[in-house]
Amino acid sequence: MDSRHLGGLSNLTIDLNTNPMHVINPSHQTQGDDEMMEELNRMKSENKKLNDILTILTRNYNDLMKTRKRKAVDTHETSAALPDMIKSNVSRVYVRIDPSHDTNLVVKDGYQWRKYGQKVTRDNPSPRAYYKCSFAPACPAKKKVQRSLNDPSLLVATYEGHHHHRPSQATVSPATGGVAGTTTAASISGECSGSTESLDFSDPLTCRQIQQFLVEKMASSLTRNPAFTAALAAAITGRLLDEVISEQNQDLVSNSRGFSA
DNA sequence: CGCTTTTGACCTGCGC
DNA sequence: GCGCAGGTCAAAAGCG
Repeated sequence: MDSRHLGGLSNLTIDLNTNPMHVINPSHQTQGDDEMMEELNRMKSENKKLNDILTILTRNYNDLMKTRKRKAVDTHETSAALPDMIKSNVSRVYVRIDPSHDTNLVVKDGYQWRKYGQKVTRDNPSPRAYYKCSFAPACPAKKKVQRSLNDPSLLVATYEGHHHHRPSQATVSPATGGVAGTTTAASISGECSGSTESLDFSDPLTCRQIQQFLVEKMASSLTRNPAFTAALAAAITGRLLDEVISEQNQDLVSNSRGFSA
């Protein structure tokens, strides 16, 4: 369970890992069908509210980013990359490596890559390697690999574009005999999660996990931004006011019916 | 021989 | 328009 408090709104917690649609309280499992349906409907309603809030979050975040002077530069590994990740087919994965053994910037993800450039960037002394997919001639997929500035044992792989072919080889898990000295996709994980999973962007489940990761990163970076906290407060306040006004209107309607009856 | 890697040069986009 | 920084190109070298 990963719950986050957003900025100064200490009483607002969005549970980023739990989808109300998918979780049934075990204590309710023996209830009758009617109660189960009622519970399900309540969860659907909560899920819709969360989606509305996230929609407002994304819109406000994009508005804020538009006001920044310079284009997203990787001065911070999470906040600057997010707008690109939202608006295009860009995703980022973090790969834990052993810095004493892994000196090359190689991330084995099941695809065949050809290195076409390497560059030392201003904000990170470790070189950034540029790869193109060499398995299919016209495949637009690219990736950039660079060591994390904060944690040298972490490789940051940025994927751009989609493969229009299947992986060239099966993903090998370390537990099932991964090659020593290479980094397999099985060790790829979200920055803070301890889970391990293979990387297959065509898999809807993986896409959902990536979306969840993006939401976590967005929330994490946004909570450090006072301007966005204010915007979020305004959005939520507006949302709550809408609900209050809606309820009041319904009360008024029912009351007026009571008077007219 | 064909493929990959290396690396300096060049191109491009953005802020000033 | 200029300078800066990131991204890409392409020739040379390495490797199996």
